[in-house]
Amino acid sequence: MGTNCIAYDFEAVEQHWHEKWAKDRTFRVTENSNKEKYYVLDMFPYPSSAGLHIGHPEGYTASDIITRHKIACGYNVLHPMGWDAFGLPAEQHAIKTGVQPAINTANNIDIFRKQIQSFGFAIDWEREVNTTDPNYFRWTQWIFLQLLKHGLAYVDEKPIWWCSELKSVLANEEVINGVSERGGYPVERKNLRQWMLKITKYADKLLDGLKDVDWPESTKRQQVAWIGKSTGTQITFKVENHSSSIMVYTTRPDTLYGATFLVLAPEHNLGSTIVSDEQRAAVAAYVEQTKSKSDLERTDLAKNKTGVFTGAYAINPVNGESLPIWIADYVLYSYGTGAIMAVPAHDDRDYEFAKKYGIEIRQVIHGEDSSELLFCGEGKLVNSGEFTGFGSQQAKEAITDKLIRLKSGLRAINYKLRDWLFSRQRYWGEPIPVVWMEKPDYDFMVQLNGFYFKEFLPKEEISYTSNGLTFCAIPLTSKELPLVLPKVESYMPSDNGESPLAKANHWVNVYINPISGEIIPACEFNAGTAGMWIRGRRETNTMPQWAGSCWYYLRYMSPRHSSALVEENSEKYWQRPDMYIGGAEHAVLHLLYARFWHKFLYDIGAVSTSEPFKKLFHQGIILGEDGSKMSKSRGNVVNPDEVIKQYGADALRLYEMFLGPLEAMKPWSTRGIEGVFRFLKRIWYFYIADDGKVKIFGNEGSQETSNVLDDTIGKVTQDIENLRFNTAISQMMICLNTFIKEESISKEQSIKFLQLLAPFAPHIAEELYSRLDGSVGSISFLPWPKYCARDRRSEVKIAVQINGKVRGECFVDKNAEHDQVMEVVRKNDKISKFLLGKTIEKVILVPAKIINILVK
RNA sequence: GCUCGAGUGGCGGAAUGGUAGACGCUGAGGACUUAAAAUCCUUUGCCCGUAAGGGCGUGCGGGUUCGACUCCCGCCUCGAGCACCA
Repeated sequence: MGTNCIAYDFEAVEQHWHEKWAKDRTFRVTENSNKEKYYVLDMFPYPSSAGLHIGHPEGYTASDIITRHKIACGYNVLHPMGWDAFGLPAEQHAIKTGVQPAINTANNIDIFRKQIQSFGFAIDWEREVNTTDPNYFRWTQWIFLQLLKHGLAYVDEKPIWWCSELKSVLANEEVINGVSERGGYPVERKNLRQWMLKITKYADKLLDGLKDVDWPESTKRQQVAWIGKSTGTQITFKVENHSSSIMVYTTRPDTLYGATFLVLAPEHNLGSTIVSDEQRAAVAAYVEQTKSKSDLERTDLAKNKTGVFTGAYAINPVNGESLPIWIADYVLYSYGTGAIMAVPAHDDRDYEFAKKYGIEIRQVIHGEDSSELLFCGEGKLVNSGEFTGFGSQQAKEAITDKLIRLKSGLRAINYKLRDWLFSRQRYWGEPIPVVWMEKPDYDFMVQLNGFYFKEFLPKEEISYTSNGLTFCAIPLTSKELPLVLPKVESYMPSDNGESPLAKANHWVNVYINPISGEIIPACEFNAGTAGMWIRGRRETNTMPQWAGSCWYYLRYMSPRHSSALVEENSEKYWQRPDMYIGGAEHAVLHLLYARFWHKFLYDIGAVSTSEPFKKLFHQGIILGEDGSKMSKSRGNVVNPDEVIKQYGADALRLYEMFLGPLEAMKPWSTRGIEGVFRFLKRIWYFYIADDGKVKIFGNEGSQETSNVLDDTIGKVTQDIENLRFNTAISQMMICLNTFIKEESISKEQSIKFLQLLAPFAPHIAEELYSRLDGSVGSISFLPWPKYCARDRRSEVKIAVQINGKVRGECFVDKNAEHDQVMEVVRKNDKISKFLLGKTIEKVILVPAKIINILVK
């Protein structure tokens, strides 16, 4: 039963149903069902100290509508929620207050859970996951070790992005326009030893998989662009009077005869080797100068190119010409071979450079209309020896074939995608479960009979060298997982790229027993300890926040399972989310990383699907009432708690969906929510009489109500399936307005209307249904109303146009032909006056819609 | 610069080749009330007109069509993404 309230007391109603749903475990789901499954996933939130933002419930409400609709359609629906709880803010809070991140995080989660629960979502809360829970992250660590075992994790010391403000390294994906994605702080290149994941090995799979998913085109495009696959030719140029040669990569081998110089990136190691004595000083100065430039400066100054001549020349393999070799920072060291052949007539960057430094510009391609000096398109070859007259496409192949015959070239594929920088100098993240050993110890151990740490041992050792000593990585085994974080005194990272964990001596320095697998802190070790013990040092970097979110959707399938990341039968049943709703800001970060991990898990047989997210939808952003982004400093932030207090969760849910298309950016309006609140009140007083008793509805409604209800069933069903909730709500408003005007609906109709409303505003729907029906069941489980597309009206209204202008409307039989309609039109004085004295030339009739009469 | 997406009343938006502005908000007028709130009714794209009525109208300019917010061509503006990737 529902409440006894007389007026629309949303607070009482909503609280009542929250308690009842929780008590009855209404939305609990199990795998033991013979129903078809449907899995709806929200991007789980980071539980920040600021509490829930008004934008969160937009996506969550959308997924809840889908969930409740699918339940009513007879599916067994999984709709879980959890917490992406590792991350910087908790750590910064800890640095400021000294409160452990774990405690702060737990508090924030409690607040978030309570706030999310106040919306009455049909979530199975018994499946909640938390990425910082050791029973969760033991599997994050397990996946990492699998990657390591399969040669997809390695350490490397290369220039990487360092943010001195965040005191951490960042992945390529986390650097946007030369500043950090989080906070917008400047970043610089720094050489640091880091863990990398070979996502590049999955580049082609990540590209191909996009063909099989139902995702927004823009998101797919972003991923394609980020992977940046290009096919071309690698060409070797011999350096004149020198033993070295230079390799360049080009997608335009057809322009080879137009190459008038080569350019090396300043970091290219050949620059200092081939330089002539006269140019040595100038080159050294230039290289030094570019080093001091930040990457932002290097790209910002794109318009004004700089460079220096090396004094050396290379030989064009196809025609033997001498080409001057330059060094310029418009060539990127990290892409291709770090060197290019410059064809100024057919590349705008080379063109700018050549013009500035007075280098020859030679045309070898003619376009349709190529009077211009610079032409970057494809066309017909000129001045290209035996290839003159070829088309670009044909020439690309032929010239590459010739280079291959000359042993000066090969076909090559390049990607913009770089390997994923996976370590962070942070405390609040998953510890990387690896112990470092000196190489002699490592070599000795791994060949021992009964060596314990074999489970994830990679085929090729992972090592690095520091101060003349080489260290190798020993992966922990499943038994040592989870490797939990030690308590530390300071969470402050250091300026030199060392994690706060490095200072936890008791945790970092260990002795391991290679046979028994025992690991003891070095401080507890003494010479008398029996057995074979080898000194090691734990890895002190932690994983990035993306790690935990790469596989959480799998954990929901069997959240308490203890012997695998996901229980086999649960995974076979739920497979993967059918619908994934979340913000577009994760288009390349989370969504690319998660796809990579999922494909890897598929390859090792841990999951049975090759793509994690079948269908993806991005909800838009809710702006402040002033039309700008909500922010504390602008003072335009809307607090969901306050809105719920004033209007209730049903009103807030309904309003966020009514605002506009789900994917659109749209401003909040306080007036607007009054409108949907009024709608809810009108519903209440349509069902509940002044004395608080539910009204008695008869057995039959009028023709009009039955028509409008049927229209509404059709429209709402279709709109939910297409995620067009705003127009679904409009139609329900039209339906209610008709009900109120007609005053006669049947009990059956009164229940069907509530069923349509229930996914959007579940509390009021459940309350009114329980009063109407008196049964104990939830409205959520009634079968979804069926739409009867019957032709109910024999007479229809059609518009009458004369020469394309609407001149009136008339009622005709829905099957009326030209003559019948014309007869009606002639009888209508208002319309027929336009026909007086005119000759009818042509009549176009669109049955049941419009008639257009052309006259002269 | 390149690649997408979008431009409709005072506002959020609806209509994807067939009566533009559904639905909601706002504004105006009215009913109820001692009064206010709440609620209900009428009205609300712009211009001319007391009215009947007429004209204009979906960023701008062309085109296709009996008919265009919708399709095609060329511009303008805004938003998003990428940005020396050879």
